[in-house]
Amino acid sequence: MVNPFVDEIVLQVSKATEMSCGDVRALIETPPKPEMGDYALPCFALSKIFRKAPHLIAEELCAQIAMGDLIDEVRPAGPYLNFFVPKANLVGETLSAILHHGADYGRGDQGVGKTIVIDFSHPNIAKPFGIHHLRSTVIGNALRNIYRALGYEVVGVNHLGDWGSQFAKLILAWNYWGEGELTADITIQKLLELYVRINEEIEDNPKLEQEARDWFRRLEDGDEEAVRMWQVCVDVSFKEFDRVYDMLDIGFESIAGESFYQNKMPGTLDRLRAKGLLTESEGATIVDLEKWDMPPLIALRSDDATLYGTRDLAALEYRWETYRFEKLLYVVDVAQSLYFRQLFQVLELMEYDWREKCAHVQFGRLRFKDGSGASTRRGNVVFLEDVLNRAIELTRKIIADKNPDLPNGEQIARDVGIGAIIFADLDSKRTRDIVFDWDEILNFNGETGPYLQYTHARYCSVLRRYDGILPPRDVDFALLNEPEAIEVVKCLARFPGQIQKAADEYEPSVVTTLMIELCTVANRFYNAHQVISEQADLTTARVALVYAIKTVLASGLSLLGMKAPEQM
RNA sequence: GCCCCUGUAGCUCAGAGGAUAGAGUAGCGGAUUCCUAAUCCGUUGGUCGCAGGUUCGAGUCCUGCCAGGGGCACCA
Repeated sequence: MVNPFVDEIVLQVSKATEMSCGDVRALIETPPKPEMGDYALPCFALSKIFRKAPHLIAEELCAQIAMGDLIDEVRPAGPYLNFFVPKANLVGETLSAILHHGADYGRGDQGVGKTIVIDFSHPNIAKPFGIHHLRSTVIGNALRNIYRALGYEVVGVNHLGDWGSQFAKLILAWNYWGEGELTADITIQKLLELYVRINEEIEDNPKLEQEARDWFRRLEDGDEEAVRMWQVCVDVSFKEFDRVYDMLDIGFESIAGESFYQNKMPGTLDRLRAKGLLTESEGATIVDLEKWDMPPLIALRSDDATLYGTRDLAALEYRWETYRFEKLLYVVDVAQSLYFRQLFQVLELMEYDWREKCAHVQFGRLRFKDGSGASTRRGNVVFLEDVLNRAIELTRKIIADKNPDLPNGEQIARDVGIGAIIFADLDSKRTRDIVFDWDEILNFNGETGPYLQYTHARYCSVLRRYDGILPPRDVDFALLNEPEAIEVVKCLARFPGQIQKAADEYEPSVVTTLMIELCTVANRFYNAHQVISEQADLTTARVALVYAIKTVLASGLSLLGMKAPEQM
């Protein structure tokens, strides 16, 4: 989306300085305070070209700028040249665009005809859906929504951890301690207990490690008993995962776990061999990466069983053949960054020119307040479902307290409680580690998910009182001339650009941050001015602003994967 | 030992190489005859981890160091 005001400034400055429009545009910035101006041109860089002090350039340039519909004042301020745009035009341009496009405001079409594959969530079968799986799930989902808003076809892939030696360990554990046949009525908690116990046992008795490996070998060879027990684990896990995905309202275009690639690995191994990349080392079959200062990628264990790297390579090839993606994003925590460098290096060695389209979108790890990390192996895990339920429970109490007659209160408690959890995760930049703290995640005041939803609901309430939630007509935008209203409009105008930035940086928090800013200025406006009043024209104009705020908030919330209840 | 991520207010975090480093939270003090107080306003609170360097200008870029987290061959 273009900004006509900046275009005009760029054009005029470019003419006066004989610099290219692109160069000028790169210099334009926003002053730190609104009273300084709407846009600014710092003249430091120009002082080199003209061999003159910046403040002199600002003054001289000032005299050459022509006023018009898009610029109504220019003021030199030391080394800066500050531009003021006619507020009525700024307000009119922005609000009519939002009123006209509605939910499509901020969307783009740059991605039309292009596909982006996002690999996210990927919980492990036979383990509970822990709080540590939340990050990949909500970041991946938000990125999917953001890319979709830009016109891309997005394929969300759930690459479930449904193959590997953890099943062998479970089978082993069941054979030691289980009673009778393993059947689908076993709970995920029970499976977790078995998994923790067998891991402890293996630490004390390394001989069991070999037994577990033998079981995995049997599983890969299609051993009937092993496959049957594996299937039970898968079924039990799916029940668990579906419940959590339902709560989060997140689905996938493709659920293809590691087991899906079982029959595709031989082809991958053939191609690796054909390229001369496979070598033997310590009994295992590896791709040597010493030249790049990395440990080798192990393609086959010394007992010829496969590893996750083999499955990921098969998945990469399959995804390229299937989707011809513009980008393939792996939303996986930072601990695996070396692994992804290895994986992508192997793609390069295989001379796949689409290697550059693959990226590891890494995020920081979740830690607990006492300093411990989440470790499923040791049973140190907080269940995501418990976190969601506690947030919902708290929301129920708040609703009972503040708004006991709220229709559909139970659904809203879920929307708000779960939204709070999603927001807490998307709030800070993804590369930071997150410290999990019950007090903090259940605090709904200040910069939180409920704050966004509350603001949205509050404005819906205003609109309902006016004339239903509809865009008003025949608006005189010039009446919106208070500084609080202008600040809101400026914030609304930034929405399209921030969606783009979020996509470019794989960073949903760009959207989160803008939403918070929008609520801050919107609530400030709300507090300072009565929307519905005796003055009909002014009311219509303010309702238009409220409608625009509500529209952009709803869009932003939906990008983040949060619900936007109209009452709460 | 090597590599990656992170160090900004008591705590949680924003900060397009630019103007006096900002929010929330916690503390203190205020605002509801009015559309939702899950809100708003005021106030207290800073050697931007440390030291160099590049630049007219560094929280932002580069180098080194320190601290926290993570990773470094048959787990995923």
